Parts: sequence; C-alpha cells; structure tokens
Amino acid sequence: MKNMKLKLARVEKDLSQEELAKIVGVSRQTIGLIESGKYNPSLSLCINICKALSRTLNDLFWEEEEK
Amino acid sequence: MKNMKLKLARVEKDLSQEELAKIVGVSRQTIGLIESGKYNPSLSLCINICKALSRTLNDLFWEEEEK
DNA sequence: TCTAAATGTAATATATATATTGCAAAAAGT
DNA sequence: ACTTTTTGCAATATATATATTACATTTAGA
Repeated sequence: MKNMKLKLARVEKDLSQEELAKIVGVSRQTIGLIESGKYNPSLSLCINICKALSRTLNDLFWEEEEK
Repeated sequence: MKNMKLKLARVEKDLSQEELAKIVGVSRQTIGLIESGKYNPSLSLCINICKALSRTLNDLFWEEEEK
C-alpha cells in the first residue's frame, strides 16, 4: 500500500520527489515507486531517506499492529 | 558493521539463525549475513524480523546519530 | 574428549531493486 | 489559457539481495 507518511514528510520539507531523490542519491522513479508502495526498498535507502527528512525508521516505515 | 542489536534480540528469544530464518521465510545464510553486516536487507525482511523478535525497526535497525 | 548443533564462508543461480530514457498526464504558477 | 514543474508509467538494462548447496570451523552438551 502507499506510504503516505513518507509523502507527507517529504512535502512538509517542501521537497519534490526529484529533490529528495538527488539528496539520497537515487532516481526520481525510485522515490515515486516507494511512495506509491510498489517497491520494497533496501534498509540503507530507507535510512538515507529518514536522515534527509529528519525522521526515524519507525516514523516513516513502521506500522503499528492493529489488534 | 555488524548488527549486534539483532543478534542480541535473537539470542534473547533463544532462537538460532536457522530457526529465525524459518520463521521469517528466508535462508539461514541471509540471517547470518545481515547479522555480520554484509547484506543490505529489504525493508519487508527487516519488518518480518522485527515482528518475529517482538521489536520495532528503530530497536533493531536504527542507529542514533552521534553528534 | 566426542558428538552434534550452530555458525562462517564460498560458488553459482535467480529474483528483484534500481537506473536510465522517454513520454504523458496532472498540478501549480503566471 | 499558457507554461513550467511535478508526478505517473512503461521498456529495457544492470546491480545486488537472496536461494541453494556444500564444506569448514566454532560452540555447546553429553
């Protein structure tokens, strides 16, 4: 499913997909596909994205279990 | 570098690499290589490992920045 | 000590994340 | 309305995570 938390954090920082992509060193498509939930990114990429957006892994990539 | 937090969490649950691997559906080698820091695992694998060990992404895969 | 279990390591094969390019559609600015 | 920026989507190519098998080494238990 889509990663809205990532998209919101990016927009809050006023970054386009392309700008974020350049910061973390991947292509714009990669960012877009992660936001739309079509990729299963690597841990190091997740960490780089978190650092670029001043968030943690749990902030952007962890879903609390619904009981 | 090695992922000691993962290894400790696994040992605390009294699981061998092979047992954890079976639970999360990967090979024993994959777990070993992640613990020894030679792999860059996928996000979904990290999440599965976290759930198997009752931890979060931040618990096992996030390093606080040293300032 | 002896044995079995657990882990490290290496080779090859496969699946998939990611890059690249290009174009279309949508959104935002003027 | 027009222009520019942003995003979506597709095709092909490449890099790398992961599987599989096998063997060596270390660790733990008897």
